[in-house]
Amino acid sequence: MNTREQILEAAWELYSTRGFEDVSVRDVTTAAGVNLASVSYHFGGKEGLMQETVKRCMNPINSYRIQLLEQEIAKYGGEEKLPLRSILEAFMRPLVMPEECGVQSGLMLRLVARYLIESDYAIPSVSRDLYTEAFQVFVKTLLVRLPHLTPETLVKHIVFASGSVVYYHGLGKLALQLSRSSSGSSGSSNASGSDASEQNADEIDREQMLCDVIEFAMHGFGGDTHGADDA
Amino acid sequence: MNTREQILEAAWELYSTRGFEDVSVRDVTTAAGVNLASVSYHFGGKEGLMQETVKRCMNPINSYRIQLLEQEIAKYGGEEKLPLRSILEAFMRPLVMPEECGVQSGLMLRLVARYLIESDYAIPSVSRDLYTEAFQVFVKTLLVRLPHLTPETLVKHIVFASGSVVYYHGLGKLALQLSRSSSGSSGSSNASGSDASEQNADEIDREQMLCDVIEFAMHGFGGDTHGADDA
DNA sequence: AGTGCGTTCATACGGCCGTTTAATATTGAC
DNA sequence: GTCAATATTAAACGGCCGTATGAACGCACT
Repeated sequence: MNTREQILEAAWELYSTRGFEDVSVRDVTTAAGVNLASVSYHFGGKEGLMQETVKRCMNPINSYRIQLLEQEIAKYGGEEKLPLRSILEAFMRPLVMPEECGVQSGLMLRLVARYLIESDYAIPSVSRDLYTEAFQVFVKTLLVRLPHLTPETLVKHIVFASGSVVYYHGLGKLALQLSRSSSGSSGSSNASGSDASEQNADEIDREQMLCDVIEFAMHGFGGDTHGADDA
Repeated sequence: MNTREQILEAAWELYSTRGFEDVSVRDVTTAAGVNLASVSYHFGGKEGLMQETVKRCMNPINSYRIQLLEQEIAKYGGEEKLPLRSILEAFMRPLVMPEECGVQSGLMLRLVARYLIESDYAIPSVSRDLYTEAFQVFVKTLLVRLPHLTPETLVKHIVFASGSVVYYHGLGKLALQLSRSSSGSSGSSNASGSDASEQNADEIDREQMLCDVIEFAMHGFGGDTHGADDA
């Protein structure tokens, strides 16, 4: 029964760093120290392993989202008093800080992004199930807070916000380099490409990133930035 | 000399619909009606073909961006009077409406997104070159309009905005379904999947999407939504 | 001890992959 | 027309892929 876990862990590690298509079943089983055929036995094949890997990552994320949301609701004594910032943070934080709900590594975002981009043409409706529940909860809560917006608009905005954080995570380093060359002061070196020393390739300040994207999205939703934003 | 063009066209078509990894060199050459070895001859290999394909798509996009920006600058008689909305639209519109600058199909966004996501670990600094110029021009212009923000913040916001539109384009249909099931009452509970009946490409109203994302991003940048927004 | 079942294993299979090769066709300058 | 450079072709190469197979193993239960 341990084999299954070892496979999932190794798969998670490899998929999130190298993507789905570039990682063979052999890569996974070798890294996991198990036999090649184990993947077929436990997951039916590569496709099954991929889906299970994403599921095992997104389920805690979505649960954590709802948990954070309920915490905030309790803290403010009801949905009506809930600040927009709290809602957005409850939605975003699990994406950026997955380790807070037991999901390893900030590389998750890239994996999810890859999966979603590749899934639309190839992979069945798993992705929908992954999102339906959490989306509906947040749309419902946002509707209480922003009754003047339609559900369609709210979903759009949630997607926009998700895209912001996913994209920024994927392009974070590139963005930093660009901004550095835009401002003119090329300070820190750290230039050459071979930084694959460890999985700890998180040069980005993720807490800062979370803050930035919440700020950005909050304006997009039409909320006030500073202080309590409930009327 | 025609072979090269045929290859690039077929590659573009296939890559944008099915992704890089799932399209073999044989697929491309067969679709193009040319010999298998032509890809190695003209592009050095699959990697070279991929890069060239993306380049040939992003160059017009970036040129169109700058062209639109200059148009708006001329229209308003200088960078100082330029509305924030004009800047954002100049940046976003080529992404959403690539056919306006001769780049086929709305599938471009997915291709670019795939490339960027996959490139960060595997493909050299081509992606940086793809972005440096346009980013710098826009950051410079935005700095005139929003002098209170740092270049770092501006780059972040541009990345956020790009992510919004890319993500929304990728998840557009899914988002619509989610919003529909959020506003309605129907419980999903579709046990068996296999809903890959139709994968009609552009069901989304792209003009509307462009408008939405500009609106969303404009708030994020801190601009006013309605009317002339210059002080 | 023997049986049955879930699991792990080494190994093999057919297939598609990207690339290479060497021969042929086409071009264009002289 | 000649000839070298460029371009295209058919065919083959070695390699890795995902999956299937059937034997071996562990272990509770009788």
